[in-house]
Amino acid sequence: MKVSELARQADVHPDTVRYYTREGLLCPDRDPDNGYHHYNDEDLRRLRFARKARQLGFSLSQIGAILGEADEHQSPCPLVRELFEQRLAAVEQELAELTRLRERMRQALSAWQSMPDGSPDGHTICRLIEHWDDAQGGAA
Amino acid sequence: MKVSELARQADVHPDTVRYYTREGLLCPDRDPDNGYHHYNDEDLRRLRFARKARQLGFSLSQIGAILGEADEHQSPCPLVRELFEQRLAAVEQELAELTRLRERMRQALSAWQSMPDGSPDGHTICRLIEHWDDAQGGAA
DNA sequence: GTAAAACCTGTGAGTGGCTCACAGGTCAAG
DNA sequence: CTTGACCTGTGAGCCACTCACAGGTTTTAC
Repeated sequence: MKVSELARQADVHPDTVRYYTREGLLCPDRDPDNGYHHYNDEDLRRLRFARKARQLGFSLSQIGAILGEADEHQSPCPLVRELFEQRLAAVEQELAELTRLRERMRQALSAWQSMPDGSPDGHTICRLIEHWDDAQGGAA
Repeated sequence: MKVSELARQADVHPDTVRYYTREGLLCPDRDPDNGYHHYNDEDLRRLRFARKARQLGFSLSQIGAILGEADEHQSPCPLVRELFEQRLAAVEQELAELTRLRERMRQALSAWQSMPDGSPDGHTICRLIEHWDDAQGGAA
C-alpha cells in the first residue's frame, strides 16, 4: 500500500499519514527503486488505532508510547488505563469550565437584551464585554 | 507605565504585553531617549478588555476588530453581539461533543473493568482502545 | 562611585497536530 | 509520449502565547 491508499482505508488526509510516518508512529518499508513508502496491514492497524486514540484525546506522544510498549511485546493496557483515567479527569475539568462559560455567556446575553449599544466615550470600549462579568457577581 | 508595571496591573505575563503590542492591540508611546514603551490608562483598559474577551473565547484578531471599531468612534457593540452569538453556538457544540466523549469514556472504563489486559498478539495493539467504540454500538 | 540586579529592547524559536505549498521525480492510461 | 495523478523531502502557516538570547538601561545597595 502506498500513502494515498492507506489514507483512504483509514479515512484520513494523506498528509496525516506522511506526518505520522515522519513522527515515527508508522514504520513502512521503502521501495529500493524509487524510495516510496510501502505500508502493510500492521500499519493500517496502527493508524486506525492512533485515530481512535486521538478521538479520545490522547496526544501523539502518548500514542507513540503505547505503540512502543506494544512493539516491545508488553501489554500497553496498564499504561492505557493510567493515561485514560488522567484523560477522563481532564475531560471532566474541561467540561466543567465550558459549562461555567456557557452559563456566564447566556446570562450576559440576556443581560444585554436591555442594554443599549452606546458609543465609545473614552472610558469604556464596549460595556457589553467590560461589564459582562460584573452582571452576575463577578465570580471568576 | 512600562511593560512590567502594566502587566502587573492587568495580571498578565510581561511577554503577553509585548506580544499584544507587537500585534498592534496596544499602541504605547516610545521614550525617545531609550526606546522604552510607555503605556497609559487607555492601554490598561484595552488590555483588560482584551483579557476578558479572551476568556470569552474571542480570538486576538476578533478583539483587534472590536478595538478597531471603537478606535473609529463607532460602537463595537453590534459586532460584539454578532461574534458573541457565534461564539456561544461554538461553545454549545464543543460542550455537546465533550459530553458525548465523556459518556463514551465512562462506558469504556466500566466495560474495561471486566477485560483482561492481554499482550499484543500481532492482531491487536490494545483491545481496550481498539474495541472502546464497539462496546456501545459504534456510533461515531 | 560603582557593581550587581532588575529591568528594557528586538528577534527568533518552541509548543501540537496537522495542512498546504513547492520543486522535482515516478508511474499509469490514452 | 504526453498528460495527469501520484510520490518524495522540506519548510511554512495556523493560534496565543512563552521562553531564550544578546545587548542596552535603569535602579538599588553598599
